[in-house]
Amino acid sequence: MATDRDSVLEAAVGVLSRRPTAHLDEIARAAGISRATLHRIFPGREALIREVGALGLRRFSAALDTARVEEGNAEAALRRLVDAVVPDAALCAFLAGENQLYDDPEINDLWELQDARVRALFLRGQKEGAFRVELSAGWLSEAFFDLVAGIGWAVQEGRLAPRESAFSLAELFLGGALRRPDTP
Amino acid sequence: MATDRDSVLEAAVGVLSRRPTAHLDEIARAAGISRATLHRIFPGREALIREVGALGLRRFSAALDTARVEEGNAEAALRRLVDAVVPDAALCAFLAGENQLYDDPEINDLWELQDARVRALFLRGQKEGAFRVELSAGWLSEAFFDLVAGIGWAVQEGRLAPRESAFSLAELFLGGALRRPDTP
DNA sequence: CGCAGATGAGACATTGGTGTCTCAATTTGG
DNA sequence: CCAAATTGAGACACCAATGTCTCATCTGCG
Repeated sequence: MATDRDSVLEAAVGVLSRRPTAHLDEIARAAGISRATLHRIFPGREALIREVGALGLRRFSAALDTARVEEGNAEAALRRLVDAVVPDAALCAFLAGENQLYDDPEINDLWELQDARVRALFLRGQKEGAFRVELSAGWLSEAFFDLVAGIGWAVQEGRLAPRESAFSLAELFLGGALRRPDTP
Repeated sequence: MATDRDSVLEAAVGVLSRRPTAHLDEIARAAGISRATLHRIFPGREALIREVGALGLRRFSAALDTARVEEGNAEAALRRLVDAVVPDAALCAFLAGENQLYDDPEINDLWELQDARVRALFLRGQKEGAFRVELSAGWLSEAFFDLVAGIGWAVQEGRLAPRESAFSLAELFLGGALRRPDTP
C-alpha cells in the first residue's frame, strides 16, 4: 500500500528538513524501520530524496487545488491557500532548501507548473487591484514560498505554535509588519 | 592578510549557499585557488564551514551597527537595516540554510546575540506603535530573516535584480502584499 | 502446527570525498 | 640573478556512508 511509503516519506521529511545530510540510519530510525527495509522501499538515497520532493510537490499541488486558487477574488484565494498549505509547511521547507532537487527535469517541470499557478494568482490579484503592483508577481510568489518554508521550520523547532502559524503567515504576508493608523 | 581569507570565504558562500554539499574541489575552483591551498588556509571542511558562518555573523552584526538599529524610530531603523544587510544577503541565506552551524556553541551564542538585537528592535517598534502587536516579535524577527535569505537566493539565481532587492524586501515586509485603498 | 513472506540485525565490499604528502613550477624578495 | 617561499597538480591512504548480501526472527494465514 502507498500509505506505507508515504508514512516513511513523512518521517524522512521530519529529519531531512532540518539536516539535509542526515544519514540513512537516522532516517530509517525516524521512520521506525530498519535500514534494510528502507532500502527495500527506496533503491537508494537519491531515490528517497526525489520521492520526498515529489511528495512535497504533490501536497503543494493538492493545496492549490483545495484552495481553488483560480477562483474568486485573489485575497480570499490566498487566504484559502494559506490554510491549505500550512499543514504541509515542513514539506515546503524541504522543497525550499533542497535546491539539488531541481536538477531532476521531472521535479523541475512539476515545480514550474505549481509556481506558475501561484504567480498567476498574484498577477490576477494585481489586475484586480487587490495586490500591490510595485512588487513583481515573481517576487511575491517567491517571498510567499519563503515564508511558508519559514513557518515550517519555526513550527518544527517549536518557535511558533502550530495554531498560530496560519494567522502569522497570512497576516504578515498580506498586511506587513507595519501597524496601520487607519482605525483612529 | 585577512583579506585573502575573506575573499576565499566569499567565494565559498557563492557556492555553498546554493549547494551546501558542494565538494572542496568546487569551492577551491570558485575561489580561484587549488584544493591544496584551500587546505593550507583552512584545516578542513568543517573549519571552512564554520569560518563562513562566522563571517556571515560578523557581517550581520556589522549591518546592525551600521544601521544603528537601537536608535531613532523603529520603522526608520528597520529600513536602515534593510539597506545595510542587503549586500550580505547571500551570507544570510547561508546562515539560514546551514542549521548544522548552530551545533557550535560559539556560533550559536553569537547568533543569539544578533537575533536578540533584531527581536528588541521589533519589540521596541511594537511599544512605539509602529509595528503590529498581533504578530509576535519573535515571528517578525524570524520572518524578516527568512525574507533576507530569500532575497539572497533570488538575487544569486538571477530571479531578482540587485537594484530592486532592498525595495522589494522593505516594502513587502513592512507593507505586505495587499494594496491599501487609502489613496482614493 | 507449518509455511510463506516480510523484517531486522549484522557483515561485507565499494566508493566518493577528505586529509596528507611530494615535487615541479611559479612568484617574491633580497 | 639567486634563494626562499608559495602555489598547483597529482598521487596516495583513510574513512565514513552507501549499497548489497545473508541469516535469524517475527508475523500472518491456511
